[in-house]
Amino acid sequence: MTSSMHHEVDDQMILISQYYPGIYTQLVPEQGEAKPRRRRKKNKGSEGSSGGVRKRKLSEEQVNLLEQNFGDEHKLESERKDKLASELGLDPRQVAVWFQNRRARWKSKKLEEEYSKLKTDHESTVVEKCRLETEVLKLKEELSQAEREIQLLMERCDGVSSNSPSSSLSMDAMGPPFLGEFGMEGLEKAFDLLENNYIIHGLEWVNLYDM
DNA sequence: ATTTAGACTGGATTACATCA
DNA sequence: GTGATGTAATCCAGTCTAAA
Repeated sequence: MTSSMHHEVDDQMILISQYYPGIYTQLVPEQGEAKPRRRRKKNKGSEGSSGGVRKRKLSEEQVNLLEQNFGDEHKLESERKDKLASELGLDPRQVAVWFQNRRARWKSKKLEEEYSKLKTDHESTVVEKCRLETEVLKLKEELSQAEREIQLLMERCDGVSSNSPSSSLSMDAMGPPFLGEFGMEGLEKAFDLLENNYIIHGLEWVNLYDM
């Protein structure tokens, strides 16, 4: 008897109020942390709660106070439970049950909220994906157009160079066509145009060609 | 008939008590 | 002092059910 009373004092010193900060999960003691000890009490003689008359509905006042307490802290430790119970004129067991149910319902509400938020996020991501796909199509079209223009310029260059003395040189010997002696300005312009498009849209060459 | 909220059950975990 | 075991308190998920 006396020893349990001593323990109660000890327990008060190690009691923590923030046992479960968020959604309740089965207790996982964190490493390196002083292990919070759960308050323990000896069986009190006057149990008799289950045998008594079942009060069904709690009064508005009772619920208000319970809600207020729940808002402060979702966890209900022994002292608070007993204090609340006597303030409300309820059995501590009822208070414990109320908190348990309240936590469960709070959790499911939270999950529902999270779900609908994720759903909304997902939907807007899908919309954004569509938008980006459309943009890619548009850019691809612009790319083909630019390539056609390049081709045209190169053909023109070809025509001009065939009249020049160096026309006997093969294309292979000249390396890549756009490095030929003619049309650099025009080609550069065309490539600038293309490149600017990519820079503007923040995309990579490889990606576009691969798509 | 449906929803809400109080109560219960069962399994798990933890802290503490007791005993060999 | 220490490990094994028992017990009480508490948690959660799931369920039941009276009352609105």
